[in-house]
Amino acid sequence: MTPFTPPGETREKVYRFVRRRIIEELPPTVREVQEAFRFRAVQTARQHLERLVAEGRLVKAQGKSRGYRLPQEPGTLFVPLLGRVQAGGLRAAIEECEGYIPVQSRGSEELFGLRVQGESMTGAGILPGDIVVVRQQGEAASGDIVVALVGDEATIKKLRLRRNRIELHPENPDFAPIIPRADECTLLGKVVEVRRYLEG
Amino acid sequence: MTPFTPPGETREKVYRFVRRRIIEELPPTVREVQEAFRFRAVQTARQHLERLVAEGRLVKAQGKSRGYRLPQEPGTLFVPLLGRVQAGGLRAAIEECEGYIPVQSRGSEELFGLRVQGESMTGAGILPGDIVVVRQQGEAASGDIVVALVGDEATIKKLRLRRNRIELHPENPDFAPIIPRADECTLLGKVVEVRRYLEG
DNA sequence: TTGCATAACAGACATAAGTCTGGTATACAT
DNA sequence: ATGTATACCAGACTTATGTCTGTTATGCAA
Repeated sequence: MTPFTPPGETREKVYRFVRRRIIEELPPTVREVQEAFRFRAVQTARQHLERLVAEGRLVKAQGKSRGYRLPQEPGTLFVPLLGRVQAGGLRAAIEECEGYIPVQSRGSEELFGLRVQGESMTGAGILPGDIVVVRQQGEAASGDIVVALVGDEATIKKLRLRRNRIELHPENPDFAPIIPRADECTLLGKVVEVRRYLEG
Repeated sequence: MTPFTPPGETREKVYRFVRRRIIEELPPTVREVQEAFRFRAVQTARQHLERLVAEGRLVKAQGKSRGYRLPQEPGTLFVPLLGRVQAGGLRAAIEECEGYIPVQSRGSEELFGLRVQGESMTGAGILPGDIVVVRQQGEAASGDIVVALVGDEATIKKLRLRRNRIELHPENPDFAPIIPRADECTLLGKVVEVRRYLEG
């Protein structure tokens, strides 16, 4: 009555099933695992799951529904994607973000995505429509590509530190550098990643 | 006893809470929403959630636990990041990939990441060291940016379809187009995303 | 053989979580 | 006032889901 299955074989399949489900949509319930493998007893599914937890391949939230998760999230963070940032500041823009994008990060950073407007940075391979991932920070080094709030709109430029002022340089000969007064310019952060979606 | 709240204000907060939970870990249960907002009745949370569903801002799986989802699944996938692809083909390269990167995708696609070498596509904003995300496909349209195996190394170029042959065009005046014979060129896929990491 | 492991099943119980009926309070329009 | 809308509460019912106890079968090693 009990068909013999090589030790660990089914468990491996269960692991893959659960892993896929967790990553792609939602952790399965015990009974969903049961059904997926046509076990006639819930306990069989539970046994495999608990074993996987014991082996450290899964972790679970005791008693909670769909409580099985992958051990340490592979350092993926979802950061808000902003359409534009205006004088109101970041806080408001993040509240009304367009959506979220996955980014690899250590998790302790404050990141956001920003859609690029204008051609002033094409020389650095940053085109209109691209998305830049920005780490929020109030200071940056000379040569960094930064996002700064100048006047009432955020802009992306290369930072140059001079004696007692800062300069924001485009990477496109058709545009002129911006040399703002200290009180009309706020550094929002540094660009740590550039993305371009060529479809959709 | 009933503190008055402006219409829609709480619902907006509930929406943000749920969205965040769905994206970052797990859809909340009705009671988790209740607790998060200190509602004294489950029904209050349910009311807001059902309203959000009616408005089309959420969708739900009737009766299932943690059944609330976002309308269009953001679906994150981890795809292998390849250092280079040589004549051996993709299969081998994927086996020996450098790591995995998170990509937003509907999940049914075969994707891989590839590190860019050379400056032949700088005009399209693709610089050396960038990572291109490639969807495996054996055909592509004229104008698409593609990855092709020409000779014994993969290359990234813009595809041009001519009468009875194909051409691979660089986006840099310093490089010349490649016009391969059909038997020495294999189309590996189409570039759907470009990424550049400016740190680490 | 015996003992012990894994794999699977049967049937229940306990709790988590979705759903429902009916109620109060505030605001706003007619 | 009357009606209607929203926001919220109380308490219950139902279903989904996690958990438990006990059982059978197979393979392996002492």
